[in-house]
Amino acid sequence: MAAKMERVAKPQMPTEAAQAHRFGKARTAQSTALLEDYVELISDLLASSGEARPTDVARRFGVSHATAIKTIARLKREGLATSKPYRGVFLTQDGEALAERVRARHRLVVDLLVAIGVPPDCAEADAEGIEHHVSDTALDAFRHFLARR
Amino acid sequence: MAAKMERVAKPQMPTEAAQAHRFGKARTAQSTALLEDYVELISDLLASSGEARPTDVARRFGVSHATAIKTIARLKREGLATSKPYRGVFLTQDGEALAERVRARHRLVVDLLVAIGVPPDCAEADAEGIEHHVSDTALDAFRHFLARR
DNA sequence: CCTAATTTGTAGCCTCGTCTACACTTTGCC
DNA sequence: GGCAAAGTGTAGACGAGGCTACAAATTAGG
Repeated sequence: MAAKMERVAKPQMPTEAAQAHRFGKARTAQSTALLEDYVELISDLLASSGEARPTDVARRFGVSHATAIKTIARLKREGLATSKPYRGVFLTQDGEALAERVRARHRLVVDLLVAIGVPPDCAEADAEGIEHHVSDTALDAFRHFLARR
Repeated sequence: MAAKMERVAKPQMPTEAAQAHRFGKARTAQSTALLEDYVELISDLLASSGEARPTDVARRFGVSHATAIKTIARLKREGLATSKPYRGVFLTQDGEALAERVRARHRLVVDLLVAIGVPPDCAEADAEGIEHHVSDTALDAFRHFLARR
């Protein structure tokens, strides 16, 4: 009934296809977000203490160690990490590269938020969720903006 | 073994508790993000065409109608929407209020991104993912920043 | 060096968000 | 008025990400 009467009002609504595509992107980003966080944390632990144990990872994320171990298994499946039983976790080259990218992006997002006027604590907390959804194009804009002040 | 040698390097790493809390927040936000998106879209459809059918919602999100219907069921469970079989979906007062809040936040985020220098298309797309992770505090900062130019 | 605490791993269960496949209304049209 | 198309709903499967509980390995301390 309403299917036939198109473009009758609210022309500012995006097209079906465009909107579906946007949401699809956001959904995908969400699925890789956790992996990115894990890789970044493992890299940090490795750098600061020389080892990354599942229990430490679990505590940092505030999840049970079982959950951490399962996610680490997924990291291994995706070729981002390696580990041998009872011997801690390490990152592959891909994993390290991803960690570095994620870390840089995180810093950029925090810096931008702070430059905008968001309190540092809040910037750090919000960045944790935001960073996974910022495209490279937007990141470039952030860089430009920060350079221009 | 490493548990005892704390604070030995990288003092810039946040404390365990603080980090766990941040990640927990991000996880929770993720779980409400979908509901927020649905409520906003339903509100838009209602406003622009007078009705919101599960199929339309599904097409907009780029998911199957079964998925849309299940999520709408969750909306009902949470007291945000109502519907009778074969009769479309409507929002409760709570649902409408949420939609309005979400809509305002979305606009703010897009406006800010554009002000930073992100291309409008990209701003719109990225906002879809970002908006769910921006705290009220940050939102205030965004408002201030936009007013100050 | 042996025992106790810690860490690691496994198994099983739950919810959410996604899908496909099938069944049933409602609507539109001749 | 009846049939085909479109929309709606239900069932069952799957993977991700979470949990608890139990079992096995490692590490630490006396």
